[in-house]
Amino acid sequence: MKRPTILDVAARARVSKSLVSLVMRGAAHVSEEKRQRVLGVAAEIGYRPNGVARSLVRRRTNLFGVLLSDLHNPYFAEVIDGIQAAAALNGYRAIISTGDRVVRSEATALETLLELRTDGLILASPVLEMHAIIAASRELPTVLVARHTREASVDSVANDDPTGASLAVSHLAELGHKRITHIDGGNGAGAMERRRGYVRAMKKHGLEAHVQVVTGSYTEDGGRQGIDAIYRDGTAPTAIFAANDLAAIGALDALAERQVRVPEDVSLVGYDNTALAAIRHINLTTVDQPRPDIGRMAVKLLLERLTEERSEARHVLMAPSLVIRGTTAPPPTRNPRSARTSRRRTR
Amino acid sequence: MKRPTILDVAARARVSKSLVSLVMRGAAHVSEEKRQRVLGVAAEIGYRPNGVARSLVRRRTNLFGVLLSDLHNPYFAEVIDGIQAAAALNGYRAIISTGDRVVRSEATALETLLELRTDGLILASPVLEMHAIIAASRELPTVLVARHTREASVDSVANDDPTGASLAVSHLAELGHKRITHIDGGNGAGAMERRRGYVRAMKKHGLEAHVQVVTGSYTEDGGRQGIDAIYRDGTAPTAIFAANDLAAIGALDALAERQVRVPEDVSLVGYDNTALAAIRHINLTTVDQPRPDIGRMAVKLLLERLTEERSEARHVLMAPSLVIRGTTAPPPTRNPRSARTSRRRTR
DNA sequence: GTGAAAGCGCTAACAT
DNA sequence: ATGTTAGCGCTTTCAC
Repeated sequence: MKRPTILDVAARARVSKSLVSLVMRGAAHVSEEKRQRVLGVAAEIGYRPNGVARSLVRRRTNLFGVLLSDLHNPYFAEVIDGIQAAAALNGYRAIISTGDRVVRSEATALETLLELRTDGLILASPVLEMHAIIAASRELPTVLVARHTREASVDSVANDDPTGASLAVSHLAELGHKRITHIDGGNGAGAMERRRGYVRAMKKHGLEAHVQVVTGSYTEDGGRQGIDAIYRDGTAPTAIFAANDLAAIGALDALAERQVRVPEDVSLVGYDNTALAAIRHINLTTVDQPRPDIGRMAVKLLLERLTEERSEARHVLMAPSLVIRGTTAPPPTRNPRSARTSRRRTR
Repeated sequence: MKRPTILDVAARARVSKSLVSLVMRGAAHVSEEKRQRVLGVAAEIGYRPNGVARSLVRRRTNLFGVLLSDLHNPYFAEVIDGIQAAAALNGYRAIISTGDRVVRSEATALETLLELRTDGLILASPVLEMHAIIAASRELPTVLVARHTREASVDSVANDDPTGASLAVSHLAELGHKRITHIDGGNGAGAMERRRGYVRAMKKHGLEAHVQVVTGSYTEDGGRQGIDAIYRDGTAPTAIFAANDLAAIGALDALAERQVRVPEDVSLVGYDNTALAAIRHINLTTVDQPRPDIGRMAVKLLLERLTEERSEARHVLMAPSLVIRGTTAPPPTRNPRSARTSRRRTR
């Protein structure tokens, strides 16, 4: 099962290996005769150029390494759509690695990507420590996705989380809610910004007395834990702003378990507008991020560093927008359990 | 930004590059003094071994290439959990590539993996043509996941689709359903087996007169199209078996739009038991596959070829099982629209 | 225990 | 238009 090399092709086609190399890369000035001969032999013996050898001598792999925090979150699948499209358009391929939201495994995954000598690095919502990210950025162009930074060596693309959070809070406040609680994203990427945006927006609406943040995470479990914390503590809010859609779905689940109706008893807003939120049986009001655009922009930033030799950092913020669906409504009136109206879903 | 090489370390530590190589790989017989010196210098100048060069000389990358048909399907995220865990345990890393269920892009992705010289290939539900898969398997150990084959050069791991399909049909038949329609997975991996299993099970239950297969795909859209086809054609069934969970969710959506209630008016069964099915607001009855186990088995098969030099193909079938949730119930009685009982979800 | 030398399979000048 | 040569950065004998 030993693979043929360029030398095998050269010998058999009675040409030099340089010529084989030229032909395989589609060079212009090759006689039609030899081109055919080389191509014929290559096909015949099943020759395939060794990308490892090529990368070694060219000192570039034409690969972008993408480090994902969580393959289970559909948010990333949608960002990757944009990354792959933009990369392919420019002769690059993306290879994906994940760390399952664990610092240790992300570090290992990053290490692999670095040793593989990918030409650029896209870190999507990593939980990695900042110093590890900065270290990587000194070795190759690096862009941070959906996590904020002001570092001068690291580019970043994210949506404007504080604004997104305030979109959510304002929507709820305008519906008449006052006790709006935030289930946060813990130490997840952008969680701090969403938390701050929430607090700021609450103040703006004169609701500082009602600020309540409970600890969650960017997972379904995080949402469930948030609900547990909220209902353990006594006074329940009339609205909840969850850190992301996954957490919102976990919250939806935990609320259903407690027989709390959404949106009759409590309104719920998510973040990301993943495909999940749009499912009619979820029908979640949420904050939209332009996910494929974020992926495309990440690639663009990499290419700027690679080909235009830009050296100052760019920190791009994309505008979020609110998508109103069925999980938000005005707060319940005095006796909430009697308001058995308006189901949010068609059946 | 030029990276230091092994020679830079050697010069600075005043040793040969061979010694640096030994130290970096944690060799045993090296004096403590030089080991410290080498390690010190390496850390100091930020040396990181070049994996490309290493792979070239070792003629192995310690990488498994994973080709996914669709990153948006959570099924794969769960298979990958198993793949990554098993690979890491054996000193391999997985790199993921996708083709978005398009033959052309899958072929390109496969090409990349092959040129990268990954040590093994895991093809998860590819839509690739079989001859391309066989060609790949002649170059390196290849295992097909969730797609059946009898090829002697290609290993495979899948769940037993015909059995899974019959589990679904039997459950519905036992509830009293007769008009059970199948929304199939089109040309998707395993779709044919599920279709056959459905037909066979219908016959076994004496329901051959009610066999109806409409064309769908393994996506939400596929499910919606299936529903459109079913209700366009007149007599609606009392139960639907969708090709997978994603299609089932699309079907759920399309049914809701038509004001058809599930399970009161029609029962619905999915396939895969992805995380989606378990969400309380979906609460889908479905056929479970042991997803992480399938991933682990795929790696095991690769390792057998790699280290134990097995050469006969192994085709492993994992047992599916039925998970009964809230989308199945007995068929409606004579006047279905009056049966306003039993809601399947707590609110 | 350590170093010298020979490649791994390719590309990229540079010749011709 | 085609061949020759010199590496790319490492690992791996094989000496010492």
